[in-house]
Amino acid sequence: MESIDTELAARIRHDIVLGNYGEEERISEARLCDTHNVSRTPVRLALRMLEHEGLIRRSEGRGYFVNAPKVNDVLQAVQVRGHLESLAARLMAQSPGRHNTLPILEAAIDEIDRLVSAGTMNDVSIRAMQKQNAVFHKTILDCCGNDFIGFTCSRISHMPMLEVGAMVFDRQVLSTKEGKERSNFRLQLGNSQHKVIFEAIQSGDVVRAEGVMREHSNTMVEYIKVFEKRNEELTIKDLIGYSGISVTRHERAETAQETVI
Amino acid sequence: MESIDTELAARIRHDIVLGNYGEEERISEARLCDTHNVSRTPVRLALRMLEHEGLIRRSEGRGYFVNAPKVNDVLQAVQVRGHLESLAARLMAQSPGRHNTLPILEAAIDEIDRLVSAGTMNDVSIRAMQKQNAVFHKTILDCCGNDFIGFTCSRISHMPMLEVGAMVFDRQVLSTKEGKERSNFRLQLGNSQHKVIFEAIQSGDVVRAEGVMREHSNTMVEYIKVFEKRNEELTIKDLIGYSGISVTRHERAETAQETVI
DNA sequence: TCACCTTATTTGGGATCCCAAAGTCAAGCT
DNA sequence: AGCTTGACTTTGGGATCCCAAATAAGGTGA
Repeated sequence: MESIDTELAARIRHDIVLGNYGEEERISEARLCDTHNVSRTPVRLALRMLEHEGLIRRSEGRGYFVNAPKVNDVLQAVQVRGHLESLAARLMAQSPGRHNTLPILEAAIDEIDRLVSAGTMNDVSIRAMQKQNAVFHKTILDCCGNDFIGFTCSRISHMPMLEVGAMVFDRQVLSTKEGKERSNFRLQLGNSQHKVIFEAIQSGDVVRAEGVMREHSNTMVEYIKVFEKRNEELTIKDLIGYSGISVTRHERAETAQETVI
Repeated sequence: MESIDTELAARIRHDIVLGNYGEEERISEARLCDTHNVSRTPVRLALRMLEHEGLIRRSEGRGYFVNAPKVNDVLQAVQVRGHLESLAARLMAQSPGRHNTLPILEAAIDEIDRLVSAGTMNDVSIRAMQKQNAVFHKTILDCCGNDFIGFTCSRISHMPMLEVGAMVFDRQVLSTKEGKERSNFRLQLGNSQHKVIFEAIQSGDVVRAEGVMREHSNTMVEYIKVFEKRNEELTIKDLIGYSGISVTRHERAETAQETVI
């Protein structure tokens, strides 16, 4: 378990993203102290953290104000993350030592293929796919030769759907049979992009690796935009972000909690 | 003036980057307290900030350790920043409202041209050029339509040479007449890239805008690599980062301090 | 009645205190 | 002599206290 302030920051962040605080609401240290039963020290550390992330802003002399992110912010962030991933793909495609890690990518692709073919779009299988998806994307970030890319990505993933390898679903879409089929198709399409990326990296086709990865990331942007078009007042709350880190090299037990947001 | 912890963080950061702490050195709260004559509260806030930036790491239960950045880290960061800027250039090139801000870019280009033509490579003129350079780059970030790009860039500029629009020089190169001429030529070349970027954005040539901006950023990478080749054990200390923010829309007085690092 | 000044209260920043955990050193036992 | 175990010390996390600044409210004078 992390220290109190980290966990506290996560809770407040969760509340802000979920919209429990209302736009522009004032947020006071004292309030947080007694709602979460902690002292002011960890509260201040947590608030500093959130300020750094842009989720709250500290007014010159007087208190903190919520800066609730909108769907558009998520879109922008996903675009940035995708662009960084495309750089990673390009660098990995021109890295001489890439062949050692290619099997990891291949295994992830195969596993997703297997899960998609099964067609059981339940929570367990989706989480399994998400895990493999995260493996695929994280591996590219880790093995591209520029550690700063992964570092930057980790700094900007304040929300579950911004984590590398996260998958986003509409909250309602998974409840209907037709929606499940559509989602399944989407995943199938995504994995075929994975295959192209894999081949481009393997053969050292830097341009293609970068381009397809960009397109791959753009898919999520387009997907969310479709929601936006269908539902005028879409909020972040309406999206389900399947995230959950895993496969750290410390081999810690899978902390893939459900981050429904 | 910012609050104490921010300023304290800047000082510690400065020390770390300058190499005053030695690789892997332990760093204690108490020590910092009496060397900087402050209490532990701001020290802890500052250390948290630096930990977040990756300049120190917090060992599980025991103290902080310095994570001094190497030249290679700077190279990686510059590459990331450049890649983000290339995205911004592309987005701006396809933004319909870009024509309103084009004059700003043009003015910056002209001013740099004027300064380069004068050929006086003294501290004042270099700083003036740096300022216009920052204007150019910041304008693109601000007007590309994706605010998250600029946000991300601001989050990763822990060091002076990582700030948007910063210019880097070798510490010795500016001391000789021949070095000054070479630097002047480099700036001239850079500004001609500015012109190409400007024209690409103006005409809506998204591919060219992105490509040239990437190349433009890559110039700094190559420049530093030349140093590295010439001087085997190059440290960050050997680089001069001309930075200094300005032109915020709050129109605060130019805080362009010399950040020789 | 309105404006301005004064006072009281809210709020955040900084300092100090306390405590638990981990590292260190030394002494005693095998 | 080497290993183990105990106490001591160092260090960081959390809680509480104090203070300055700013806002808000109330009262007084024009």
